[in-house]
Amino acid sequence: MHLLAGPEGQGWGKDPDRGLLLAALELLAERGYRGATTKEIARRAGVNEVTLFRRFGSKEALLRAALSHFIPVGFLERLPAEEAPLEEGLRQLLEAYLDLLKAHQALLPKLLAELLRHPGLRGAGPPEGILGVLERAVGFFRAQQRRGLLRSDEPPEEMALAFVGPLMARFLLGEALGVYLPLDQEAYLRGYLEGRYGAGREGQSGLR
Amino acid sequence: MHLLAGPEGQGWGKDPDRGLLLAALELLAERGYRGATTKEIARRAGVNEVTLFRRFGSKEALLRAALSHFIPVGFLERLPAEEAPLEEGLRQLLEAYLDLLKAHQALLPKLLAELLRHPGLRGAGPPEGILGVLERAVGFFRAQQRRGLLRSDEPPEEMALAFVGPLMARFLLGEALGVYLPLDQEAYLRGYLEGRYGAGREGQSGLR
DNA sequence: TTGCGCTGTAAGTATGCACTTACTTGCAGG
DNA sequence: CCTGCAAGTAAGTGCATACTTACAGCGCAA
Repeated sequence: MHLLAGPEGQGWGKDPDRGLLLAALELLAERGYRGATTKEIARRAGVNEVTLFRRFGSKEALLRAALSHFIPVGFLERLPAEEAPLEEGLRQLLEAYLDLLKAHQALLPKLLAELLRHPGLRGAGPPEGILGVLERAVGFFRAQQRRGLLRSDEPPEEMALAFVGPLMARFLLGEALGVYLPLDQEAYLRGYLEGRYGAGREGQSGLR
Repeated sequence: MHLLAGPEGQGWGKDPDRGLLLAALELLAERGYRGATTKEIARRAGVNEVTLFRRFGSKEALLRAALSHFIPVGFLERLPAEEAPLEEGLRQLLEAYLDLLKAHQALLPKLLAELLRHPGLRGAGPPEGILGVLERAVGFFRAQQRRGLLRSDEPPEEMALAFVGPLMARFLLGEALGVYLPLDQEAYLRGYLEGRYGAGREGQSGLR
């Protein structure tokens, strides 16, 4: 998986720009806002430091631009199609998410941290980044609802949050506190669909 | 709600220490690791900068100590008792969590960001901080399982994550991306307990 | 060839910061 | 009063870093 949409799509083409954006993203992820020095970004992009300032004006502007174009390329394609059968779709979603975490284990927590720290970083840019991915996921749940496979008395965003939320919480627990919980994927799917009421209900499961 | 356990409990009593820890925590939250300068921390604590170094050795050590003692005082008491009836307990948990977010709206995302950014900050210290709170919450779910009110084929940590996870995801969505989703508390509880299978099941709900 | 736009090179500026050193002051206990 | 420890004061060191300035080279179009 790469990190930037493109390579020539979005109109911010040109070579040195792209190299700088990519290098900025990598370094931001590796070392944080402070640690991503302009000198090092330029070096990694194979470009002179002065060029960085000439093209983006400031470090802040460069990083903002980089974040607004960030998207794990290839992730979108792994999301389930809206017409996918419910359980198969959920499994795909779960696996895509876990693979994403594995592939960008180092980057994601740092990127998240920077987003939390510098609210200014999130503006500016097409919503085709992370928000686009979220939209796609929500679309899947909406379609499943329309087909009557999921309860219809909750907004699809809620359905999506209920599925992804515990995974994100796990992620945070690990990255922020160093506490790692094992994950049983089948049990996770079962728990999501069947709820938490009552004693163990083996055999009643719609899953295998 | 305050920020540090104490005031004289844990053995790290003394006045200047406590003032420094508190100031460090506040500034860390307000301005991040980099922005929390030793000079400013000392000033806010009403103490000379040199004293900071004499007592903690380095900025890093001070911040680590501060984080390890951090706990939103008063939050613990709001968590449901293990014997609380299931739905009432869940409601308490939900409200305590929402109140916590409201009370520390500015601090929490910054603290989280710093934890993600500086993994070194999390070590060292008694688990009476945030982890203690988590333990308490998990204890509630475990007790409910033992009483047969929750399914028993999932570890209680899983039950807790399934409840808190979507809330945390909401929180992140808001803080990191600026996307805020409304929350219907009753629907949330229902969704948690009953799962997502099937069309709308009004009337079947165990909740009013 | 001339001129223009873009990039590179070299050097430098200004600033902020963690951390240190050397000395003084205040206070508590014997 | 004397001693000793903890805190304050003042000044400074060394370093990293964002950003600037001045100048030179290169390719391309008219």
